[in-house]
Amino acid sequence: MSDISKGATPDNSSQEGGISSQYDPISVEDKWYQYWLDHQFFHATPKAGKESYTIVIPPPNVTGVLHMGHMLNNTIQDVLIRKARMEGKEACWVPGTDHASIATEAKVVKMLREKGIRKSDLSRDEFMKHAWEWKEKYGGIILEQLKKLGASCDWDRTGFTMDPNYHDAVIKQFIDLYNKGYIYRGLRMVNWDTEAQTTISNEEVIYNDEGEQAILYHVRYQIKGSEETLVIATQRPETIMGDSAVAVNPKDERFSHLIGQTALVPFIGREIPIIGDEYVELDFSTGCLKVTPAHDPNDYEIGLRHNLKVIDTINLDGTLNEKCEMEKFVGKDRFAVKKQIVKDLKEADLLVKEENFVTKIGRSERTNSVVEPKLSLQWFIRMKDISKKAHQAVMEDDIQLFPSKFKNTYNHWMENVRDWCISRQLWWGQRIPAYYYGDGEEDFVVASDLTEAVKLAKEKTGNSNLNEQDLKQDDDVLDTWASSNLWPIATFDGFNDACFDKATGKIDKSKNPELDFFYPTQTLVTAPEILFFWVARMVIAGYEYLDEKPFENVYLTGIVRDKQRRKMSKSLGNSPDPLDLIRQYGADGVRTGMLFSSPAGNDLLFDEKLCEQGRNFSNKIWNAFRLVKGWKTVEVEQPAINKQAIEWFEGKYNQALTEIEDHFSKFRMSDALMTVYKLVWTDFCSWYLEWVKPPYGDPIDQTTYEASVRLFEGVLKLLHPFMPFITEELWHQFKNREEKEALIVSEWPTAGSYDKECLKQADLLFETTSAIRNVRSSKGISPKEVFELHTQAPFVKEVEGSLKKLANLSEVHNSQEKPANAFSFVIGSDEFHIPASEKIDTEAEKKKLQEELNYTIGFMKSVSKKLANERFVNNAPENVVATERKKLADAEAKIKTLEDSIAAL
RNA sequence: GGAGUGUUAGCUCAGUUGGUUUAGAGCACCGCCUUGACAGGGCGGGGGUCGUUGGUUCGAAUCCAAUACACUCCACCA
Repeated sequence: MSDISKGATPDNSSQEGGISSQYDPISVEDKWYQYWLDHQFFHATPKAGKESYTIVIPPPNVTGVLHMGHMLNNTIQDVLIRKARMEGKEACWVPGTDHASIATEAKVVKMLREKGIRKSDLSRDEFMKHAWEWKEKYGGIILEQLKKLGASCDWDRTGFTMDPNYHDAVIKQFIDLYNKGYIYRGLRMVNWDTEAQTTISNEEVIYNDEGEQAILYHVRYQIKGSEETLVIATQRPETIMGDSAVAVNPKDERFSHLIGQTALVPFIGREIPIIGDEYVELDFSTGCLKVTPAHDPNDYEIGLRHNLKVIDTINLDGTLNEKCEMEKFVGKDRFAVKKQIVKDLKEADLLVKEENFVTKIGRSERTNSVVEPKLSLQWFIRMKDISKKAHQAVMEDDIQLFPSKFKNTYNHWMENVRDWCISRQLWWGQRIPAYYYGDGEEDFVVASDLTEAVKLAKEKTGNSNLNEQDLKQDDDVLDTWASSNLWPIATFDGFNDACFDKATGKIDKSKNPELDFFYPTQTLVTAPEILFFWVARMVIAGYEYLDEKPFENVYLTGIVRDKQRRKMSKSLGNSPDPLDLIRQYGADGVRTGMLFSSPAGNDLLFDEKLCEQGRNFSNKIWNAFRLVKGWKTVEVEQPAINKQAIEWFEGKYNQALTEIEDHFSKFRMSDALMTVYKLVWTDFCSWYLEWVKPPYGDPIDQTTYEASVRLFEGVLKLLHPFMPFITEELWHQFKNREEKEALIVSEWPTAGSYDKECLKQADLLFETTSAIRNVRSSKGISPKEVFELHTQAPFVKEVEGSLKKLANLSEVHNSQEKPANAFSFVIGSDEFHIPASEKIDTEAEKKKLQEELNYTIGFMKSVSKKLANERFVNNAPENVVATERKKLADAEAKIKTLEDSIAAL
């Protein structure tokens, strides 16, 4: 065998005196990643007649850094894409990043603040300049990190949701949906983040699970023209000045007489009606509810029903305004006012009671400030109609979710889908293409640019004197998800002028070769948390613009948690640094570590030990390679036992591959990996290699050597999607190969048939081997001590040579006589005896056999009980009864054998 | 409050339309082995009345019901 150190391109490292007994990933990984890049193996292009397999990456935040969730998610995608590539498909994995408007803007604002610059001192353009600089500097770090993991993305396609053509697509979508009537502008109660000064979606409001301690203030209101008072309960006394009514349940006999009367708002004495509304619960607290339409979503609804005034007393920054009619509060923060007004109420003897109360306060995911419900003019998408096909597609399994339990969740959301507020009061993002020419509610046009807007405004108003100065573009940008929803389409430039028809609002795929070839994509791998945020909205866009689903399968990964089931997070500091892990265990080790414990849809309880297991696996493979590579060959006839071993492993391989394919088809990645793991470790290393391994220093016959390399290569193929680096390395260490023969683009094997009898026979061989090893182990006999074996088991004749080698036997006697002073065991109904060199402990042997006998008798009894049951024999299917009869016969035979063995002792 | 999912070995999970031994795997654990590929290893071993209680059935980890616990999603009471 040639010097392994000059094996393949690129140069392979070696140590003096041979190959290191430990696999060193560091020296291998960068080299192969660069090799793959250099040879364009990740790059995909439309190819006539070839099947495509496309995955679009869930674009991470552009300024994000790699965390464990990304590691899991992207490992899975890479496994899928590498397998598809080997299967001969045009495998295209589109990478990219999301501009993530709120998160990124927050980071930029923070960075500016550290430099002493306030956002409010900057113009929009100036701010954007800073933001872009920031993006250029820090953006995409995460993509570089993914390369360390081995991600085989088509980097030529790297996208960004604010790329010019992507931006263009988003704007086209907005205009189109507006023209189709799906987008409207309306006054709505939104979640207002007073700190970030923006609306946030319901999904971005976080409620603490345990709730938060709050106080429920019982406040007395005077009734006009009466001595009577009523007591309302509120958490938010600072909103009293915005009250428009007091509501009671009309069925509430305590208060129904008050309906129609007038109450007076404390301090300011404003008159408000007392109304009856079913919304008020009879048995909650005082039964009287103050209605403040401007500051509570439910109150707003009540207000609509009763035509109440909306008195908005709180400014955008959370301070009170002059509408509260109390000068001393104007300009003061809502929380300061709350404190003061409680004090005032107490002094005025209007505070009846303070009750401790656990409530769930909504806080902003980004700023953690208490969300203020606020009425405001916002842009919305009407969801009901536009989402119909998307709903149907999943319910009818046209798009399959893995695991399927998420179908329920999806259904529930779709059935209760609510209009989606898409405007955000931020600068970083796609600015809403609406242009205002007046203060009226309808005084605007929606247009792709200012010139177009002027044109439309002229048409709409009939005023031909309007010019660019008369128009002012909306200050808000779009919710990030309103752009990332186009990800599978826009990354293939699906909205370019050639294929997107503005008049019909449809995309003609046939006019865009890229989209035509790669869309719909095959599999989306993402977190269940964003099933609605993102997945559902991509499906909606897919049907809206292409009348076609965006992907066939959605694989939902679990959340990565620590051993204590806590979610991994920066703030808890319980998340390891992924790159650190890769340095320590190798990318292959980390990848397999992640997948070992990641059954579909279940959370992954991450433990560094898993990476260790992955690393150990790499090492195992490495050492198997060292063994095979170290063999010297000789031209002699192939021994029969080697032939047997090869035939067996070929069968085992096909069996495993069949299983692996089944697992993949169900997205059971963990199970697929485990099957490969066992095939490699147990079957290939522990059995096959030991089976054919020549004695130390002896050469191996050429035929077996070649077969072993071939089998090893077959194993490397199955391993490659999971462990791309070590497999590519070994692939080239075995042979010099041209670039087109690289493992990454080698042909994925097809499962052939296998002889079940052959596998069964080998199982008996292994069982016997284990039993013999057990004799040595339990008797404290060295594994090196050679045994003789006496047995009449029929299968032994077929595998005698193999058994002798695996179990270290000198002789196998097929004689009827039982040797005296021997260790005995029974497999099936066959006896095995090993003559002992020293006097054996007969009692101990008897005891051992007796235990097995007891077990078998117990088993036999349960079977015969079943068979004695007439109803079982009559009702159970024939084959089941036959199986039971066979079990009984086998057990009886075994019992007899055991009894004989015991008697012989 | 509504909906959903789960509960099998110390841990993480398989167990495919009820019937291949009296329930499996990986890891962890225990014992022995400085074995000529690998101590990041080898060989061997122990470990579960399948959450609980009823029911259906000749037969239940598997189907049904109730119950307990855990988790997830949605909505949310001043």
